[in-house]
Amino acid sequence: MHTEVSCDLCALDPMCSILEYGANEEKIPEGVLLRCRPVSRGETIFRKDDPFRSVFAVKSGSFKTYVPKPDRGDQVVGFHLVGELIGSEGLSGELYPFTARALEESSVCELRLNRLAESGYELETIQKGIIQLLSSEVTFNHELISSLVHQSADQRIAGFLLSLSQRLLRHGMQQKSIRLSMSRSDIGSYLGLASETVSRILTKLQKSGFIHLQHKNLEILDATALAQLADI
Amino acid sequence: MHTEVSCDLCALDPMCSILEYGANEEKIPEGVLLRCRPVSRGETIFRKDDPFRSVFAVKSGSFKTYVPKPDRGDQVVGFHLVGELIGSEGLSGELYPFTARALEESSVCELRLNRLAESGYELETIQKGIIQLLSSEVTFNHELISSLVHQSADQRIAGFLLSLSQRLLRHGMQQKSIRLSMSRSDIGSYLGLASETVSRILTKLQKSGFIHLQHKNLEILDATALAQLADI
DNA sequence: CGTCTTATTGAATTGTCTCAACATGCGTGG
DNA sequence: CCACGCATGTTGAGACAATTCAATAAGACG
Repeated sequence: MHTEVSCDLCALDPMCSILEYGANEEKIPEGVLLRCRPVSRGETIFRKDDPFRSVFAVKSGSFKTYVPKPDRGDQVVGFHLVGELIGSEGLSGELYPFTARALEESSVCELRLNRLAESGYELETIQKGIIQLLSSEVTFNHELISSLVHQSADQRIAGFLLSLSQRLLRHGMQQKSIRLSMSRSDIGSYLGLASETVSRILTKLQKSGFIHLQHKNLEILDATALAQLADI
Repeated sequence: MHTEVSCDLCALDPMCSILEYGANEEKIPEGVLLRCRPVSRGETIFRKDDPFRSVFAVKSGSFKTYVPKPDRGDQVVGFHLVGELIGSEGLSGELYPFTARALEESSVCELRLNRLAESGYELETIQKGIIQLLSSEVTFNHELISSLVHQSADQRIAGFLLSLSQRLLRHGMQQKSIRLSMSRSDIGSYLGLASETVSRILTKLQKSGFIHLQHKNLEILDATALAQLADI
């Protein structure tokens, strides 16, 4: 098992704080917050069109979310690292709009939002938390859109690697070597590139001395150079 | 001045309904909902990094939202048609993340959310409306991301035209001929294409008999063919 | 240890961009 | 109201980036 994110650095923390989890554990109704369920590699925590129940926080490991496409390969819509949320998009509708699958041995906390509503908690407080979650989702997607569409393959990969590193850092996972748990095809699908292109560019970045890559272990050697690549 | 959207088909309607606007007009605090301000072509209703105050609904005409880029051309991030909202992305932060500019003679309703908070209205009810707005924003962006990145230029244009038509239809603007109020460059910037490519593909679609285009007047002749193009 | 999946690398093809010339429409001022 | 000038749109040719197809290499997993 990999390192867990500490609670105060987890994206679910605002909600947990609202629930005063920890301080007054007895106040939380039974079965609203489920802590640290292990999920094995390849397992799904929900599938597309399952009825929406919970928002999950990645406690350790990582996940991909994707829309299954029977004919062409699945379409990856996001990666979820340690400390990040999965499923907040389901808030908008009745159903999960995609499938979430563990990329490695992982563990999650589960917040059962449907139970929360009937739990006697102040609706106003809960809503404030939800607005918070949705807001950051909107912001993130917005940046993604305006960047992805206009960037070359090099820029997308550089930006992707930086974003991984920054997101891990934000949640306290500061490590020289990042584990690239997703496949080249997954990255390609997410960034709108062929998996061969991903491969080619990764080796190119390595030859340029910006990164060091061995198997699935990534080390960012020159973040400045990557940033320069991604921005222009 | 063009046709106005009727209130019950406007995206702001959920909020207006919550405020019981119309029924009990006197209940709404002064200056919270401003109705139908005219906006002339080229005018902005807010600019990037202005402090967030209001969400706007397009009552007539159309707008583009964009991030000004001094060096390269501005980056268009959205078009807002009759009946749609502008500025809900500002909810997530303190500032508007982009500029909103009228593409033609238009008019807007303005909902001053900051005043609303101090207005004595039940916070719970207001929050419910906000969650509604944010949710649909998230859903829309999500579909946009997963489609745009993987599509060819033809597909993007076809999808774009269909989306315009569907969005106008949704808000009661059913007309055989759609007014393409934005420039080819704007479309290109939004879809991540060169303006020349947009032009070329539009004439191609016309030669194929899928659309009829003259100046800025668009008529969709074969929506089925367009949809088939966009999906594959 | 062998098989099956995943990754890398090469060569040819396709699509989109860039640069450039030309056409058209629009708004302005005479 | 017309004519002019500038912005916007169209079209063509060459360059380049990314894809596809294909063959090989390397890991992962049972």
